[in-house]
Amino acid sequence: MKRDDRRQKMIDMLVEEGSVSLDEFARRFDVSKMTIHRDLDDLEAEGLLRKQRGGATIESSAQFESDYRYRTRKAAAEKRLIAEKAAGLIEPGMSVMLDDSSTSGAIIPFLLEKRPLTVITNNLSVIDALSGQAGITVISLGGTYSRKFNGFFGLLTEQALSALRADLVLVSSSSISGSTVFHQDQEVIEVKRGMIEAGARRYLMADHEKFGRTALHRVAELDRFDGVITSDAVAIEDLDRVRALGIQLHIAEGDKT
Amino acid sequence: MKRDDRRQKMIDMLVEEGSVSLDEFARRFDVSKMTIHRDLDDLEAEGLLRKQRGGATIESSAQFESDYRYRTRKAAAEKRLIAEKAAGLIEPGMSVMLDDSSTSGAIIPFLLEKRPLTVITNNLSVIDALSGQAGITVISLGGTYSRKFNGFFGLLTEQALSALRADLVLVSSSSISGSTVFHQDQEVIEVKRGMIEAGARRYLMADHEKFGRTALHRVAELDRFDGVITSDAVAIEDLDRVRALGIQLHIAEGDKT
DNA sequence: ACACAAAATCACAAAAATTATGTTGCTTAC
DNA sequence: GTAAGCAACATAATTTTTGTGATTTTGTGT
Repeated sequence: MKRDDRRQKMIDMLVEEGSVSLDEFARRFDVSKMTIHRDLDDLEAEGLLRKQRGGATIESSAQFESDYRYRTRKAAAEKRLIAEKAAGLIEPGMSVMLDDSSTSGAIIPFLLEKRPLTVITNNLSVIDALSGQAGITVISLGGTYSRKFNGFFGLLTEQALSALRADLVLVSSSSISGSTVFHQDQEVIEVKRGMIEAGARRYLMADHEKFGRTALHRVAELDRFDGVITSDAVAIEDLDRVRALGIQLHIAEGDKT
Repeated sequence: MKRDDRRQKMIDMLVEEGSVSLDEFARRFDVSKMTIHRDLDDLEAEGLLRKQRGGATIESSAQFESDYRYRTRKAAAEKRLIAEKAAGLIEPGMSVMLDDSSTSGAIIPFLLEKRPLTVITNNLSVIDALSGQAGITVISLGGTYSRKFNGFFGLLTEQALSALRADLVLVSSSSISGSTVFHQDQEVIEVKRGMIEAGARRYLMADHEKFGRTALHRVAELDRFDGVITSDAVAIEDLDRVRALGIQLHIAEGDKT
C-alpha cells in the first residue's frame, strides 16, 4: 500500500469512527508511529483532521463529506463512468460549463478528445488541468476561493455567469429526492442556479449515492434539466421514478467482469 | 547542472542566437543527443520553441520575451528584492490586488507573513500558490485564460474589476519612458487600467530593464501611481527623472557582497 | 522511384535524484 | 515518571533522468 492510499484510508477510518489512536493506525497499516505522525501532520496541515495527543479526530464528518478533497476520492470509478457518458454529449467546437463537483473533475481526460472546446468553470482543478492545453479555451469564473470546494463562489461568480451563455451545462448536486434537486451550501446553490440559467442544454450528473437522501436547500426542480446522467449502480426504482417524471436518462454501464 | 537549468540555458541560447543545432546543444552541455531530443520535445510541447531537423529555433524572440514562463526566470533576484520591498507596503487585514506580472508572482512568499489578507488577482500562479493557505482570502478575477501570461483577461476580467475595490494595487509593466508607462498587449493593458481604477493606493513595480525602453501602447501616466517600487540596479539618471516628476520612489537595495 | 546516410524515435537498462520510512536520542506534556 | 512528540540522521523505496543500441523515418541526390 502506498502512502496516499494509506492516508486516504486513515481519513476513511476517521469518518467512520470519529477518532482513532496513533497506535491503532500504526498497527492497522503496519508502519512505524513516526510515519503515522508524519501522515497526521500533513493531513492536519491540509485541514483534513485534527491531531490530538495519541491520535486524531475529524471535526465533523457530516460537513466533511462535502469537502472536495474527500469527494474526489470516493467512488472514483463510478464518477469516471458518468463523466465519460457526459462527455459523449460534447461535440468539438462547443462551449461547456462545468461546476465545482468532483464529477466535473473526472471529465477532464475525456474533454481532450473533443477539442477544440471552450470550457467555462469555477472549478480550480479543472482550470489547472486545462490551462495550457492547446485547443481548449479556458474561461474562469471569478469569485472568492473556497478551499472546501476547491473553486470560486460569491457575487463575482454570479455576476460573471450572468454575462455568459454556454451550449452545454453539466452540474452535479448532493442529492435528488422526488422531483427536486438539493444541496447543502447556500453559496454553491447560487452558482449552480446561475449555471442552469446560462446554459442552452443542461444536464445533471448524479451517482447512486445522490438518490433518496436529502440536503438542506432546494436547488431546482428536475424538469429544469434536459436530462440526468447516471450509472447502472443506481437502484431501478430510483431510475424509474425519474423516468416517470419524463426526464431523459443517460445511464453509464459499468463493466464488472 | 540539473535538467531544468539546462533547459533554461537552451532557451537563453536560442533567444541569443535564433537557432541552435542539436549537436551543439549536446556538446555544450555534455549530454547525449537523446537527452537533447527529449528536452526539445518537451519545450516544444510547452510552446517555447520550434524543433526542426537537426536543431531548434525560437519563433520570434521579441514576442517571446513577453512570455510569462520566460519572464519568471529572468532576473529573479532583482524581482525578489522589489517584491520584498513592495510587501513592505502591506499590512495585515488589507486587500491587495496583484496583476499578471512575474514580479507579482515573486511577492507570494512575503505575503504569507502579512496574514490575514485578501488577495485579488488574475494571475494563475498566485491563485494556485495562495489557494488553500489559511488566513488568505483569494479572490480570482475571472476571464479567458492566456497561456502567454498565465492569467485571465478580457471582458469578464474587466467586469469583475469594476465591481471591486482594493486597499493596495501592485502592477508591473513592460516599460517606462519619460512620464509614461507602456505595455505591448492590448488585453493586458485594459486589465491593468481597470486595476489602477480599482485601487485606493497604487504602486508600479519596475526593475532596471523597464527603464528607457518603450512598448507599443500607453497604459497610463506615472502620476496615476502613488509611487514606484524599483531596485538600486536602475541607473541614477533614470531614478532622478522619475523623482523630478514628483513621484515617490521605493528603492530596494541588493546586497552584492 | 530508388538508395543511402543522417536524424529521429523506440524500448529498455543504468544511474541519479527524490521521497518515504525507520531508528535513535532528546524534549515536552500529562 | 512515563508515554507521547519531535528532530535529525540513515536506509530503503520510488520516481525521474539519462544513455545505449536497435529500428524507423526523413531528406537528398541520382
